[in-house]
Amino acid sequence: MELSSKFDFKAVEDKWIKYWEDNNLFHAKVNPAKPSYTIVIPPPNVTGILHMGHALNNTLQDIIIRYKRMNGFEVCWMPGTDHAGIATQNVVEKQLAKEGKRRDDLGREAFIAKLWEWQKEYGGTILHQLRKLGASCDWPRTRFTMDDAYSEAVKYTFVELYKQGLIYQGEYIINWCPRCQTALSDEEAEHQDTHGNLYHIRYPLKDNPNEFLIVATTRPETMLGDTAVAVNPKDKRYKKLIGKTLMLPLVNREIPVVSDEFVDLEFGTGAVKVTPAHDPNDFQMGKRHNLPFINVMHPDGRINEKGGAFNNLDRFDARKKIIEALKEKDLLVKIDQHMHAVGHCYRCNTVVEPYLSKQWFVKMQPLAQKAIEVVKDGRVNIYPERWSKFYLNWMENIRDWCISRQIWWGHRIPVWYCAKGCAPIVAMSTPTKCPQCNETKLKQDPDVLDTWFSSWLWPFATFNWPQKNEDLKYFYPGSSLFTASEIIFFWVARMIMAGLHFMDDVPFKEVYIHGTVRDAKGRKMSKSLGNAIDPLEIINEYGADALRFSLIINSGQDLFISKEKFEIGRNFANKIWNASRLVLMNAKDIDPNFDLSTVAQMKNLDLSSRWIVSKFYSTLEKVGVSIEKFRYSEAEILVQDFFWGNFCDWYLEIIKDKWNDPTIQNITYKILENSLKMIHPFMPFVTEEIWNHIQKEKGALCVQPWPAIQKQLIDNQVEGQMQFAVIDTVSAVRNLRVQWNIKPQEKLNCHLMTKSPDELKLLQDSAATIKYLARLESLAIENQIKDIKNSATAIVGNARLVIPLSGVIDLEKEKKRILAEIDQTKKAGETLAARLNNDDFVKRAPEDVVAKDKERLTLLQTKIRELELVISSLS
RNA sequence: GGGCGGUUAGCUCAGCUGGUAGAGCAAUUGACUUACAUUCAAUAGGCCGUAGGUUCGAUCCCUGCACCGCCCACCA
Repeated sequence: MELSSKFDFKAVEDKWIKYWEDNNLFHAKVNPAKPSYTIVIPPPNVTGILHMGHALNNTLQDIIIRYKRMNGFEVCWMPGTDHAGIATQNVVEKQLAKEGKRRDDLGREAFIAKLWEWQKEYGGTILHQLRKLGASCDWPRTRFTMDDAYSEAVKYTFVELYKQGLIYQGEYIINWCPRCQTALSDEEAEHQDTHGNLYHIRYPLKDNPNEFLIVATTRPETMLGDTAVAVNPKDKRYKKLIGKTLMLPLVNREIPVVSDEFVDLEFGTGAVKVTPAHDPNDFQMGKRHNLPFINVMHPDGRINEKGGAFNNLDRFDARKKIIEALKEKDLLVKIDQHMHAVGHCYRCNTVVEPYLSKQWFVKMQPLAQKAIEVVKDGRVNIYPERWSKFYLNWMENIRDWCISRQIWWGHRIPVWYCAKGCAPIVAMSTPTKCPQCNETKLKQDPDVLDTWFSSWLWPFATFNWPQKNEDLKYFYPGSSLFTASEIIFFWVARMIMAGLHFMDDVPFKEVYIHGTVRDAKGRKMSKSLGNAIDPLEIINEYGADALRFSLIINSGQDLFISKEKFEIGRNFANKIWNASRLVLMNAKDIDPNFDLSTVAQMKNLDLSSRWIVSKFYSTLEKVGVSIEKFRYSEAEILVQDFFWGNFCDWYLEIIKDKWNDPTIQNITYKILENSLKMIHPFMPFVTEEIWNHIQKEKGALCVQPWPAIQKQLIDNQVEGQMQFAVIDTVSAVRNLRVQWNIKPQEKLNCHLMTKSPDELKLLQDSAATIKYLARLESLAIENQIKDIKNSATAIVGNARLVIPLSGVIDLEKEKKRILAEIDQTKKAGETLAARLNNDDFVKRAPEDVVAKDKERLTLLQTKIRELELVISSLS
């Protein structure tokens, strides 16, 4: 069957996506006869739209998934999506806003119904986009973090941890987003360097209103809630003031001066206003000194009634007004420019307010202990290795995790409060009465859980944990995990902790951290910058294979991507297609039982065929190693180098005149077949399509066995000979042709001088390999010598090609070139000789190094002699 | 402020056990060649950031410095 003249990726991609899925080729079942290989996808947000980061992340996973599938593993790649609390709620709130409504207008239930509606309609988008990429996920298993079973698992986790004393409720300063009106975890508050001011304010002494203590602050509006001023006990300037009382300006409240080690003598004035309800450090100090906690803000960031004259002002308006008021009273000393890191909401970029509120927390230290051990002892390996240091550093300084969120979309906290104020009831199902007082009026906690509180169960909750079942037993623990460095703490670390705590085993053995996709200028790709390249657009324009191949070949560390970079993949796919066309056109006598290993016994097989077989297997071996070591770009370079650089550019050209030989046909066909297997994990569509033309009866390529490595067929000597003989020969001849400006139509009459018949054979073989020259001048090598005096010599290894000169040669130019080459060669020889004359070197360097050097020196010397011969024949 | 990574051809990067450097793209030159112009061939281009050290020998190991980037962090 012949292939069409162009590879039309648009025509084949959807066909294979459908075929693979319809035939359930990616679905894994418990199979004790086979080892399992499991990866859980980092679940994208349901609101997500495929971006380059997803494309990279999922291609990496798909490569190893397809590779392992072909290598006889029962492969499960668990797909799914994450309900992404705040993000999803934002999307729907925006929709409502267009209708002029707010969520409160709908009420909780109606709003959540709207969210589900949205989820059902658009939630599958990103999974369909992943299919376009060729992702071979176990689609029937697709999970969503708010599926019923999954939600049960989340609830169970909460209840269990509560029972174990690892979940508690407490009043703490948390990161509060006044726009989203919810708590954020420490990781969700992103610190950005911001230009701010450091305001120096006078706080008068109660006893003597003309005496002041000057404090410095960046957030003057919080002074409304000040309950002390702190100085360092070692600070001589303020020693006498400790214990005195100040009058808080504008508010006229009495506040004490306390001493605290925390205060930095160098910073600002050395005196700190203490606002325990609005700053994490002040909160700690407040606790230490038993200060009152005065919350002066509404949840939306407006000043509340405690702020007196500033009641109802937005926090930033209040700041301005307060400064004005202070100026009026001459209490503002100065305003310094000040750069500092300010927390911003990772979702909406609003400045986060440290805010005192009652939240639920998970005690992390007890969970972290084991998770530190497993990375230290290698039960979990993180690649590249440096990330494990990063991980350990964070884990060793871990802080408790605030898991409650004041939003509606998510897993409702399974806690009920008795109207009579008994202890909270934590339960799997809605209680009917309070177990303490039998009160029936119970109210569920209005908050939901942090999204990550469900994601950290992903590696086992997706297999229906906490139910005990065969799937869970077979597929857990997983094999590897692929993700970006940004979510090591959000997700990876917490999965390891959850896995160890609930499953008593690590969730995966290897973690591969890949780089971030950036634009050509090194900026992160983002919608707001407008620099994002849409993977779907690339798929549409260049094909999914091109997208995959190009992304991965650029993926060492961070990737700098521009549109042209995808040409490399497109061109390679095209090359594979056309080479396959050529083979299919010519290889007609195919023996289905032909075995490549028989070439070892073939006595008369040409060098080039032995070479390509050897080259294939040595490449195959290296590709396997590279994939296993997560060196994907290296694997792709190997594959491309073999297929394009060796198979197409050399082998297919060499055998052009030998297609009538059935052995050659079979070898070529077999190499193509095996190459398709080898390339398939990287470029599934083009390879599957070609496979369908050549080996349809064996079934889909994606479930074919990976070719076995035939070590006995890897022959370094053959590879060396080929390189030496062929490549050198050809380039030498071509070189001369170009240098001498000989038209292709003119025949080159060459004479070959060799030392042995074997060598002659070798060179004749290789001479026939010269691509276009070969066809134009295939006779040249065998021709008789005519007149050596009017010939020039091409150096071919240690033989010489003597080529007659024609009238068009620029002798002077050629002479110059050769003289320069002699010069260069001599120089190289001298340095080498000097080294070999160095006694120290000879004594201390390893023997083989010395031997190699000697060999190289001899080669250089021969080369010089040969070049001089050319020169003499030129003159 | 702390930690980490980078600095190799004009550009993007390889170079995994130390032996005078590789690829792709771009450039220049040549080729319509019956699988492919998304092609083929050739050329040119590098004191491997800087200063020291270890070594017979350093792009590679050690130290300092410079520049770029990332992450973490409660100095108000």
